[in-house]
Formats: sequence, structure tokens, C-alpha cells
Amino acid sequence: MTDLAKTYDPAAIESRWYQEWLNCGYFHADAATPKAPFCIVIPPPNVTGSLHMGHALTCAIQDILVRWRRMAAYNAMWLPGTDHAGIATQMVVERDLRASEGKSRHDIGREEFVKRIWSWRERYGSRILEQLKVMGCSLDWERLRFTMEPDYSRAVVEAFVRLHEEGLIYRDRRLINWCVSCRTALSDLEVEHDEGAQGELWEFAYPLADGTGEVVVATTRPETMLGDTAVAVHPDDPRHKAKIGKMIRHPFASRTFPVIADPILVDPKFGTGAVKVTPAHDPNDFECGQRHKLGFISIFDEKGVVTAEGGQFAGLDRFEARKQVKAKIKELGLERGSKVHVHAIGHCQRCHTVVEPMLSTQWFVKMEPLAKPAIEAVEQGKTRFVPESWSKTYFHWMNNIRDWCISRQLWWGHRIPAWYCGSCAGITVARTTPQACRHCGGVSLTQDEDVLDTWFSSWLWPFATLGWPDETRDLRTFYPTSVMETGYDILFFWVARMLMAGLHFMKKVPFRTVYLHTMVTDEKGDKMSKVKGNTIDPLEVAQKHGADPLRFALAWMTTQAAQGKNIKFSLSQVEDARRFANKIWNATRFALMNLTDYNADQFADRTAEDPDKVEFDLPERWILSRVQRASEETNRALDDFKIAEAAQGLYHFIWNDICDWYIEMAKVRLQDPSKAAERWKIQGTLATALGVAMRLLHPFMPFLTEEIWQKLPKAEGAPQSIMITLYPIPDPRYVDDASEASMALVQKVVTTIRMLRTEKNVPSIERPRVILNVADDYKKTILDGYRHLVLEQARLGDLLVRRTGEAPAGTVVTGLAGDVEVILVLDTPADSVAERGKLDKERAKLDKDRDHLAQKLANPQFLERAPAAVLEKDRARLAEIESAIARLNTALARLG
RNA sequence: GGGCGUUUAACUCAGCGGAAGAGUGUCACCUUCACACGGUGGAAGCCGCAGGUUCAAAUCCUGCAACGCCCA
Repeated sequence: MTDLAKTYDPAAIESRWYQEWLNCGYFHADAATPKAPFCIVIPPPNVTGSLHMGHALTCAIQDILVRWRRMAAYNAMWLPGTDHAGIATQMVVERDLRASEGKSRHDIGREEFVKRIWSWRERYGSRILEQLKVMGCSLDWERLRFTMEPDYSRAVVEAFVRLHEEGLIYRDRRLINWCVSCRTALSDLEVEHDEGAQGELWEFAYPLADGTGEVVVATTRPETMLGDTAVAVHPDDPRHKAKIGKMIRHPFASRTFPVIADPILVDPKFGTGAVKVTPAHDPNDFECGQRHKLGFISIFDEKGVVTAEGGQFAGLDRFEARKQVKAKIKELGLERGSKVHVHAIGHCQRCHTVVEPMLSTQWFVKMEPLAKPAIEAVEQGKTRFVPESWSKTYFHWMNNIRDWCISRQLWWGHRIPAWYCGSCAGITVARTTPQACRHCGGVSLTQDEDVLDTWFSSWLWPFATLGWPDETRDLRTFYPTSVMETGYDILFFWVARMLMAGLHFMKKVPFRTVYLHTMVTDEKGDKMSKVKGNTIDPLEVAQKHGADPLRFALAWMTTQAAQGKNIKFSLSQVEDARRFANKIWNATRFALMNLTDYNADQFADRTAEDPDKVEFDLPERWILSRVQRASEETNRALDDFKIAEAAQGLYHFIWNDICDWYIEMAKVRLQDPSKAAERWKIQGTLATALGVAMRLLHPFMPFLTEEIWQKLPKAEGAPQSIMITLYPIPDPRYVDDASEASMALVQKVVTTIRMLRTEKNVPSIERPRVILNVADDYKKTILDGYRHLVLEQARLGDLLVRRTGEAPAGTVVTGLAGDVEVILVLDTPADSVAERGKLDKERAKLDKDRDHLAQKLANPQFLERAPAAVLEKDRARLAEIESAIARLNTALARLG
């Protein structure tokens, strides 16, 4: 007997292997080995994060790729790490501080607050890393990195200083996105536009200063009229042409401003054709203001509260200001109307507060010069996207790229390495704290209070983690990395920027392939969110069903899905994967029960030289050939990043080929004393097929396959772990087309007999007689030769294979396996009407197929233009159909 | 407004020029000594609609419809 439990229990096996692998150092890559490198740097999860289904997906895919390449003799290295997630982390610790001590970060000061974040990170920051271990991720922990650690910070400063020296980083007063809740500037990408928000398009009149009338403007933001410095109309608009150049008297502020003509800003078909211009609070108005040299009046402070510029409305929150401005305008009799208006409003990605466009002095990266080489690199195929269609999205964004606002008004992050001079107001940018002002030599220097956007550190990830700016061994060995695997949602945030940074600082692309996966949603296709309560915790799933089934389920769903499509995750798929694991578990139990007297070394010796000399029986030749196909197909699928195809192919190979057919055929012969001389061949084949299957499956289900592989008998000198075995590649000596064809015929005949049995309710215990009328000598040879297989698998008492002949007296039912006529002899009377009906139906179908094919083959154009292989195939098909029809006619005639 | 993409069995999705596929579900039968987290077999599709290209179209092209995503 075996020591395997009757049922697969993931908890029992998943707990022990990870530590074992770690102890053996299998995850660590030596940069000095001569093997070809294969490197993935993990998309660093937020240090505040906890593993969600998106992480589970991405790490499952990456671990599959890395484990596969490692077994395929690459020097595989998967680098782990986290990023400091500026805003998110600061918010978490701030909330903590308020809850525990009732203090704000300002109460305790910057230095103390940053200290608190570090200690918070010490306590909770490694949580997500531990969770990756539960998933079985084969990460090289000796290379763990964090974006805020000293070495990494040095890289960030270096990048900033170099870009500044090159004139690619500049400081400017421009309109930026401001979050009044986070109190920081944001980049364009950090602003989310929710489609189709219902708003109001409100109309009011600006009176002309000369008293000759008014201009009616339409706006979604009435409160910004406090900062208006012009009204724009289209130069060709007959409604407004006469007013161009006239002045408007502001109803509240004691100032006047002009009506200007601006064909860029104004769409005469929209609203009233006249647009109020607030250059300090709208991006389009800002540009208009620059074109026309208008005034820029900032009416909000950093909290979104109206400033003194707002006169009587000063001190009001922006939304309250809107109400009161509207009321006041109405009171003055200037309100002109209101319409429902659908438009997109920008929200802060982090806190979802409505973003306020504000005039502010910030640091920017000039993107166009960086984008150009990154566009060319993808055009030239130096980096390719999988699925390929993402390159279009990439090009579109890169060709319309805008400068990147990188300064953030936070305390947690890389402080901007710029110092302001107290004497001359000059700016000194330096790698280390400067002693004196570069411009005037003054010593009264103050460092910029702001920190850098977190993405400004993570765009350096593929090389900063490997030691840049130093020229380290790791950098030489592993850069460019092989694959960047991540979600398409950070294509612009991260992937595109890494390409730019990599090319700029390293002069080489950061990765050869970008594999973008889709988002995981719940089974209805809704985004998982804590607010909605539809999240599924991967750790709970792993605990309940196993990390292996979870990984396999995710792999099964990882098709190269199109844009706009999601992975709809449901637990039932994990349960399916668990059943698969249980199937494997039990196939192994069967094998071990029958391998107690098996000698793996002997099998290895006898097959080493020439498998043909072993004279395997058909089931062995067949399954060993199928093993080669499975190896070939799995390697090819993984090579093409077709994760689902690889997983599904292995599922079918193991379940259908090994379990349904091979084990069933092995069973009888293993118990047959007359086959004792053959026993070792069957045992060796069973152990081989299972062993190869486990190695092929290992990247997908690392724990289960290790457990099983350890239990299978192995020849002496086998590696200590499945992790360090070679990934199977097809061995041409075992590829056997003839055996696969023979087996296919046997399977088809067996299936047809089983169908007839089911149809006539022949109990499984009964052993009826079957006669096969076959169309040619080839088939007769095969079916006669392997009659024992048909007898066993179809549970027959007797089998007669012949070219032709009369049916025996008594009741028979007929079926067709291709053009093999299958006659099942019954000892009970059968319903001849039903039998005739069935055969008639079958013949009608065959007649239709024959007519269709015959017509096709009679078409001279088809004969002339179709390739020879297609013609041959169709002719063979027609011949078989005609032969089958002849068989059916005989059977029908027999029925009278 | 601009772009990308999807529409195939009840559900989820492969296939993307040469006989319509998988998993789940469903129906019938089966506790056969690896597994009922199982076995055997069945039913189930105008491959969104309309044109076109081709000897041949689910697959390529055009238009239409519905849905999804991204950018502004």
C-alpha cells in the first residue's frame, strides 16, 4: 500500500515545501554563472498593500514563467521588492496617528512623522512579501529591494540630477492638478475621469461696461467667475462679432475685462457661443490666457477655499461658493438658464476628491525627448508587447505625451535634491547637500520641501534594483531584463516610463517583452472593491482550496484577452482546479500501489540506449509518444505566452490521456500474471509518464508536483527537488505517429461499443459479443492485433474482426466507428423500429456530407487552385464516408 | 469628440482562411478493488446582422447594431 491519503489535502503539503526550497537556495541566481539569463523584476506592490486577486494573478503568471525558464536551464532570477507608495502610505500612517493619538502629522512634525512611517513599515511592510511566499513565488529574496532604501534613493537622486543637468527637468509656474484633500499636486495620469457624470450647464449674463447690452455665458463651474479675466467668442460668430473688444464689468469685483476672439477655445455650436475665461483654474482657459496675455487670478487656496481675490465670497469652500455665487447672480437678475449636461469630472486617483486645476510652481520632466527613443525602440521590435495590440495604445499615448509633474507636497518620499539660496534666490541641484550656492556662493541654503512622485522612483526599477548607477555584476548579467509582466492599467504610469528611463540612462531597453494581463473582476464582471464588498481574498482561497488550485485556475483563465475584457473570477474555477489536483493525487496513489516492486534504475538502463529494443506494447508506445507531444506543446505555448493554452493542454494530457486511457489500459495488464514479463515496462512507462507530467506541470502547481515527484520512484542520482530537474523537451525517439494512429482507431471503436452498450442498457457486468466489419486490411491488422485492448476497455466477452460477413442470427445493434461497422450481439430482443430510425438518421447525415464533398471535388476550380494536401484530405474523407454508407446499407438491409 | 477592442453551445471562453472546440452546467446510466473532488455515454451552435473578396470565410475586407475599455 501507499502512504498517500485517499484525498488530496493542499494544506498538508503546501506548508512545508517553501521553506525547504529556500533552505536549498533554489530561488537564488548567481550572476556569474555562464547560463543564459532570464530575469523578471516584480512590479513592486505598495508597501502598505495586502495581497489581492490582481497580485495573485500577476505573481502566478510570473512564477510560471520563471520556474519554467529555471528548469529549462536558464539562469532565472525573479527580483522581489516593494515601493514606498507616497500618498497611500502617508495616508495610512496619518489615519493611524489620528486614531491612536488624535494628532495630525503637522502636530508631530516632519521628522517625527517620517520616523513613524519607517516604524510602521518595519511592522507591517513585509506582510505582502510573506503572502507572496504562500503563493509559492520563487523570488530571489537575497535581492529584495525597496524604493526608499539608501541605495535606491541614491539612484533616484542621480536620475534627477542628471536629467536636470541635461535640461530635461525644470521648475515652472503652470496649471497643475491639485488635490485639495491630499494637498498635493498630481500628474495628469493620477487624475481619473469618470465618464458621463450628470452636471449642470448654467447660464448667466455679463453686462457690457458701456451699457450696450450683455454677453451670456454657459458654465459648469459658476464659482470660477470670481477669477474670470475675459469672455471669449468665436471670431466668425455673427451673434457676438460686434462685441469683440468691448469691456465687461464684473458684477462683484471692481474690475473690467475684455471680450476676446479665440477660435481655438470657442466652439460656436456649444452653449451660447460665448465662454467665460478663468486662466488660473482651467487648462484650456490657461492656454487662452497665455495666447491673449490675460490676467491669472487664483481664487482658491490649497484647501479649495476661496481666497481674498473672491471678495465677499472669501473663506467659502469651493462648492459652497458655487451655491452662493449662483444665488447672488440670480439676485442681481443675471441668471439666464440651466441645462442638464453630461461631462467628465477629474477626481484624485487616491481619495476621489474632485481635482482642482491650480496655478502652482512645480518640478516637471520634459517628456518629448525621452519619448522619441522609446517609440523607436518598440517600432524596431527591441521591445515587443504581448498581446501585440497594446503597442498601438502605447504609440498613441507616447506621440501625444505631455510633461510630467513630479513634485508632490508630501513628507514621505524622495526629497527633491534642490536647494534655494537665501541671498540670490538661485537654485542649486546636487547629489549631496551643497555647502554653498552655485550661483552666488551664499551659504544660506534651504532644501526644497517637496518629494518626488513615487513613479519617479519606480520608473528606474529595472536597473536601480540591479545596482545602478554603479556598474554592478548584476546589472551586466540581468539588464535588459527578459519580461515585464504587469496589468495593462499601468501601461502609461509605469511601463512606458520605464522604457523611457531605461533607454535614457542605460541606453538599452529595460525589457525584451512586455506581457500585459487583464484585470480580475468578480464573476459578473464588476471590479472587485472593498466598498462593494465583492472582493475575494486570495489568501482565504489558498487556505481553503490550496495555492496550487488557485494558481492553476488563474493560469487557466489567462488567455491573451483583448482590450476591454476582464478575467471573470469565480470560485467554481478554483474548485475545478482542485478536482484536477485530486485526480492527479489519486492517479499517483494508483501508480504507487503498483510500483512497490518496481526498479527505476533497471528501467533506466534498459531504455537508455534504444527504446525500440524494449519492444513496448501499444499503450506504452502510445502514451510515451503523447508525452512528447505534451512536452512540445507546453513549451511552445509558454514560449508564446499562451498561459491558458499550456494549462489546458496539460489538463487534457493528464486527465484524458494518462488517467482515462493509459491507466485504464495498465490496470488489467498489471494484474495479469501472464504478463509478468511485461510488468516492468508498464511500471516504467507509468512512472515516466507521471514524472514528466509533474515536471511539465510544476511551474503551474509547484507544491503538489513537488510532493508527488518526491514520492515517485526515481533512478539513482535524480535531483533532490523537482525544481531543479530539467523541463521536459520532446525526445524524438519516442515520437510514434503509427502508434498514435492505431490507438486512435482502438479508442474510436471502444467508444462506439460503449455507446451501443449505453443505448441498449447493457449492464456493465455483462460481457457481450461484438463483431467488427472493417473496410481494409490495415484496420483489420490493427484491430485484430490489439483485440485484447478492445475486449478489456469495452468490457466484451468475445470479439470477431473480419473484412465482411453476415450478421449472426438473433438480435444485433449496429454502430459506425468511422467506416468500421460495429455489431453488438444481444441476447434480448431489440426494438427494430428504433434501430432503423437511428441508422436512417445517420445515413441521412452521411449522405449530406458525401454530396457536399462530392460536389466540392467536382468543381474544376477547386481541383485547380486548392493545395494538394487539402485535395488529398477531402478525397480520403469522401472514400471513408462512402465506405461507411455501404456498411450502413448492409445493416439497414439486415433489418429488412 | 478621438482611438482600441469584443459579439462562437445555457454560462465562461479558445479557435482567426481549408470537416464548429474546451471547461462548467445539463440529461441518462454506473458505488467496476486510484479517485463519487469519480466513471461511461448523450443532447446542445443561421460562430451579432447585411454585403463583398476567395475554389473555400467563424476566420480577410466594408457597412450596421449592441456592449466594453482608453485618451481628451
